[in-house]
Amino acid sequence: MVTIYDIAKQANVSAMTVSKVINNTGKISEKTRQRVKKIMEDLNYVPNSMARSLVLQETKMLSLLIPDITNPFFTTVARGAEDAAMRLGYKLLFGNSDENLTKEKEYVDMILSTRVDGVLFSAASDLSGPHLQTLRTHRIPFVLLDRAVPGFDCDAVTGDNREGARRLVEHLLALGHRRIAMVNGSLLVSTARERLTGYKDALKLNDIPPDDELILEMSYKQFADEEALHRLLALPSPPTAVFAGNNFIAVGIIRKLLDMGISVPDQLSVVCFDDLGASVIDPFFTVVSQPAYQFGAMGIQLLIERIKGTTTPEWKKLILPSELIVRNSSAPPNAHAG
Amino acid sequence: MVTIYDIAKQANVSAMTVSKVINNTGKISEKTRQRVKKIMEDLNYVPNSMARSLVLQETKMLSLLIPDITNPFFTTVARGAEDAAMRLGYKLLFGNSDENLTKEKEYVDMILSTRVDGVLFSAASDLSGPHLQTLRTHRIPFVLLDRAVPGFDCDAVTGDNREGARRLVEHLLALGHRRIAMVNGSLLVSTARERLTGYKDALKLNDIPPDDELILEMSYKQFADEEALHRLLALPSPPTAVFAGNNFIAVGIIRKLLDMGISVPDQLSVVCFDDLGASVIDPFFTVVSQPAYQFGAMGIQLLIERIKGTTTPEWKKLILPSELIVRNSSAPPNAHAG
DNA sequence: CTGTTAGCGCATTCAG
DNA sequence: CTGAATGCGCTAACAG
Repeated sequence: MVTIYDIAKQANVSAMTVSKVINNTGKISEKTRQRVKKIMEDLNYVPNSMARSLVLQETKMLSLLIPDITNPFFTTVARGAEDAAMRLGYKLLFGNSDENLTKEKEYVDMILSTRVDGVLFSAASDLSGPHLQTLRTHRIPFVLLDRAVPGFDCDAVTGDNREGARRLVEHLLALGHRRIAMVNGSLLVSTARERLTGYKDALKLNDIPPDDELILEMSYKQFADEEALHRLLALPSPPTAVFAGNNFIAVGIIRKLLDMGISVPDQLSVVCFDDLGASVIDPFFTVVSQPAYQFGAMGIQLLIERIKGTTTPEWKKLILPSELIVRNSSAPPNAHAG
Repeated sequence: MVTIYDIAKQANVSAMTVSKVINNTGKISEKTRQRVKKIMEDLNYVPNSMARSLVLQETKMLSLLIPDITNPFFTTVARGAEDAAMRLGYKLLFGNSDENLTKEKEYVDMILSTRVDGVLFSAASDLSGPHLQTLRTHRIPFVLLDRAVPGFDCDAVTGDNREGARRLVEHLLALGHRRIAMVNGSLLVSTARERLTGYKDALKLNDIPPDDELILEMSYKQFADEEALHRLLALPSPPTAVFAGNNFIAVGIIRKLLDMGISVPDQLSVVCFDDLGASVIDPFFTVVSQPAYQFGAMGIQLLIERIKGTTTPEWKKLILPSELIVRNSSAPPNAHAG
């Protein structure tokens, strides 16, 4: 392995001079600078960032922890984070917690020992609190992404879940729906709670009493519980529309409905939070779309500002607006059947 | 920052003893071991992996370089790689080259300075050769993933592109198609060339002369060239089926066809390589599906074997079989129209 | 069983 | 403008 000493020897200078050439610090005569640079190229020298980190006490690495790398929302977040990090001179260490607290803990341990400069953290759930506490104990700056964690005041980039959900449900109400079900992610996740609140807001604004039988708590990762769907549709007064807590839940529901021979939106409207990504043939779902790329990019920016201390001490709370996109999965109740 | 010296002082032992407790090396009395462990916990000690890497000359980090993180094929590869790496005690540094040589070079430089122990490399194109040469010069083990690079003999995990393409086209031929177009990725990518060869194999086996007018070279990233599609369909003897080089090309084509009011498979069959991932509502495409998760998992395994030297010196070439899945995007020509 | 010495590759003092 | 000394946190090799 080529070190600054190898170069120093060849160039008849001290290692220190080489270091200064590399970092453009101090004053070096143009002549020796060129000579050193030439030798660095000839020897294929590459600085050892480990050694550098050790003395500088910074790694120029950030960690991005997301709950589901297969979800296009988080994939796009990752793209945004990656681009921003690279642009600002940082490397990105990805972690995928799989919505799983144990896996998340393993990543937190890894983050600690890797001495990353900061973490962009999308929590598996409210129970991630101790993991955040660990980061804080070790003085590792972090920015929460997408999901808040109760009891933790810190920098955060989130969406306007409550507002978005309200708008989505009001869209259904405007179409004439009155029996609107919500199939949600785990209520241990802040976004799920906020979306539920938005759902109730919309109902209340229209003087419709919420009906607990219409509210299902499942998981953001998938929707597999066919039986629950059956029960929902077999109610004495069944829903005419379903608000899915996220994109994957919506896909799961639609698949089941197809199996059951129920057509959307003719017999049932289905809307959801978050778009489905680039591999969708025919954008079909009426959704509230969030600026996923911006989530990642702004998160990294905030994080780096915090690391460098180029921001005020108060925690920054960035709320990125979502957008209602009406497509073909929603229609007036009994549009065709009635 | 808590170091082994802090612990050593508190425990009235030398730093060396602490190090031995951490690594379970050497002989330490149970009593002092317990005492040291207790203090490590009390002080929230976490080993500094940078310092460790510096002396051990290994980072326990691997790099995964993929060309498109938004493509579900590579997302699934990433999942497989991540799981395998974590299981075997390695961290994974992701990089997304975006099918872009410049970005790829930046990542290679980063990889070099980070001193990762190895790289799982899915090349942007044949022109990635110099980047591989750089890795080799610096003695960083790598395994090629999905895409071969001409002139480079090395470990590799790839698919059976030629066979898969042949089977896919033979499926169309069996349905009665004779005019089959191929819309491919860049021929600078090995998989695109192999798939083209497989396409020609199938035609030849059925005594159909290939027609250059039916073969389009585009990009794996998307299919946006509406005009090319128009020209294709406006040929004196237009195709009755299209073989798309990958999933994204297929999606792009279908979207355009929808816009043009052409229905699939009634008026035109469309098949492709690689599945579309978890966010697809109604699995529609007839595809050749590759075991993406296995690509990542096997790639990491091979890489680690190479790093540890627990494999024979010859380069390992792993070819993972693909599977033809017939769904609803392919049908006999003029199934409904005729 | 435990401690001492030395060095991984680099950058920050502070002298010349 | 350039260099010598020192230490970042850790471990391999050896000495007690």
